[in-house]
Amino acid sequence: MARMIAERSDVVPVLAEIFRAYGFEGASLARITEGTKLGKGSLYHFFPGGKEEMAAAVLGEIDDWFRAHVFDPLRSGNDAAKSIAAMFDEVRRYFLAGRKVCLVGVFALGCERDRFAAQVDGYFAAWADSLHEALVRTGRADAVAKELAEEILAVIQGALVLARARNEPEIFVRALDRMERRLAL
Amino acid sequence: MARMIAERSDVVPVLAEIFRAYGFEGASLARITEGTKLGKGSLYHFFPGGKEEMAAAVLGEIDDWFRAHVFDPLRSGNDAAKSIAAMFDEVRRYFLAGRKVCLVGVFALGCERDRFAAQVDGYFAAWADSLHEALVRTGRADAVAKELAEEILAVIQGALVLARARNEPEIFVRALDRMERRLAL
DNA sequence: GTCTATAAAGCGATAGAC
DNA sequence: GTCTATCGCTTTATAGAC
Repeated sequence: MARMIAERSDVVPVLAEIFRAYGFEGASLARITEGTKLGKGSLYHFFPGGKEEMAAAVLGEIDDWFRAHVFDPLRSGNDAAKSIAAMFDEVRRYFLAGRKVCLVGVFALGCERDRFAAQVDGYFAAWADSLHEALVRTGRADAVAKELAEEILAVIQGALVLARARNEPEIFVRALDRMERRLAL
Repeated sequence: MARMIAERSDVVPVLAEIFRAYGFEGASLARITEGTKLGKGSLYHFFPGGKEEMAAAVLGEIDDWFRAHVFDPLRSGNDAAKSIAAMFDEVRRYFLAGRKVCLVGVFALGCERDRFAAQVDGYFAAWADSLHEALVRTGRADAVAKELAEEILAVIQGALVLARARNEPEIFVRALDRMERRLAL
């Protein structure tokens, strides 16, 4: 069998799943080499900074994805209500309807928070701000929109926690549906 | 200085803070001996099962605390609305107004979930059920009360995630206040 | 009940051949 | 770019003296 030549960009999504499943501390190099099917040599070739650089790359890719699929559309869509509905759809799909957990949330709760403070804070800040903007464009007062954006993010994160804790992904779907219905009023 | 003689019950709260701060994997025995000021000999005397038994003991104590201060009052109080208001007060205080994170939530998101599945699920199940009961006693329909209980738990957990992620405990306080106001309507 | 010493395994990271 | 071998350190856990 021909030898596989990997690219850094191929590896990052695999790393994401491993960090998501085991957390930063739990994602040992043994698990990473197993999951990526890459030797330590290759891994350190792509990520000279080791595990920390791997995690940073994953956070960066998550940020890119959300920027492209969630944050930017929220800001630039000309129909704000439609952009918000689209956000809920993207989020539902991204988290596999509650079967996938939020890596940024995992890092936020653990002691990884301190190490990746800027990226963790930046992710939620960008989300809150872009959602806030969109809510204002639906005609809501600035203060109301700000609180609402905060609440929507909290419900999403909390529902992911509950869905995983109770092993019942439907909790996440129900929470999103409820929130969309509340916004429609 | 006289030698300190510890009791298992004195150690558990200290362990709780360490697990909360570092997660299960991150809570090394080195950190635990440092935090508890107990040698490994003493620790393994109290917890022959090692770290796993320590974490189980912490989860057990958290469950006991919530049962006594939150779940039971929710079920037995004769003024349901008052019991729910009391729950919000206890929760606000317990999580130090957003400066303290939920250990069960931390375990739920990490790979610790699988190891402690029963205790993690039991904690949220007991909370959801007792809150559901109390909401029914305020006159709400069963289905409405169930969804509302789920939403309240999600907001609490999500707000804790956001508060820690953004390093802004006020997010948690605002979320609780908002939810209480919504319930009052 | 507490301690120190120690075992055995796993960890992240590096070196160097190919 | 990939691999294997290896270093040095930390990990959990145990043994045995006090």
